[in-house]
Amino acid sequence: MCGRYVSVRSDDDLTDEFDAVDATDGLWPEGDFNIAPTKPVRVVVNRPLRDAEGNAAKEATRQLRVVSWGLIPSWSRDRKTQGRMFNARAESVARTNAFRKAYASRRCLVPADGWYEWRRVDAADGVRKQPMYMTPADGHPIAFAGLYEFWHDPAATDAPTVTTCTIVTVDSSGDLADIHDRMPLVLARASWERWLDPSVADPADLLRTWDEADGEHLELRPVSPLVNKVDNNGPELLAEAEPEVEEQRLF
DNA sequence: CCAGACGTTGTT
DNA sequence: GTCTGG
DNA sequence: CCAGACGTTGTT
DNA sequence: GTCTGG
Repeated sequence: MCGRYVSVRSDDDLTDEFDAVDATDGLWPEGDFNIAPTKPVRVVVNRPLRDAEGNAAKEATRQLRVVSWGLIPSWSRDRKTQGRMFNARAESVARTNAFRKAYASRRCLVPADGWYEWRRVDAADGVRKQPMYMTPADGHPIAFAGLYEFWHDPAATDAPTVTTCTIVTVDSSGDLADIHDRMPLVLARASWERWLDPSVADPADLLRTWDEADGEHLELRPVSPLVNKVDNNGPELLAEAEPEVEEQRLF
């Protein structure tokens, strides 16, 4: 799955990489080595720009924007469910009430430098979790398939509209499957445009498991359990660490 | 018809 | 055990 | 995702 | 908003 990731590239790097205009509005001043659900994240959306009077342009434009991680459906009465909507299963995203509309018309890319998974390890004193970091070997940013949604708090009539997002997950494949059974849907560069195309209602062909052959090679490494605490943040979280727990031998 | 859920993960 | 907060 | 709380009354 | 269950 994907419940914690890294995004440390500058806004300029991402607008170059994704051919997008910068609409972050100064809301993303720092990189984040420990992004958790409900925190601000940067996404690339493809929708018409609006002028100062709120008039929408005719053509859609790719925009780098800051939204909140954890999708709140437009009909939610409160935002408490946000913490549980940070992933959407590829297998059901086209049908479920919570995601169907966003999937049909509000898909986005979620740029990342890598992500964390916790590998469960049987140890002498019970089940332990070893944090692992996954990152593309070539150093380019990757793009998770995401969905975004607008929400307005019905209990606060003068509150501004909140934009939230979720990351689509698939069954793990390759080496990733040894770490965890689910992983984010990492879109190959060649798929970015179609995923973002608002005129496409159901890009079902892109909802596939990760195939290393058509994307970047991923490096996997154990990292320190410092990452467990959301308050910890910095490049030291990415450093390779001795596994805390040796895998128990089967015999 | 109205009421209540609407999600994912992990674990068993 | 289960929910909330980050 | 993991960490940390999880309750009430009264008083300040 | 829209679907399912009763």
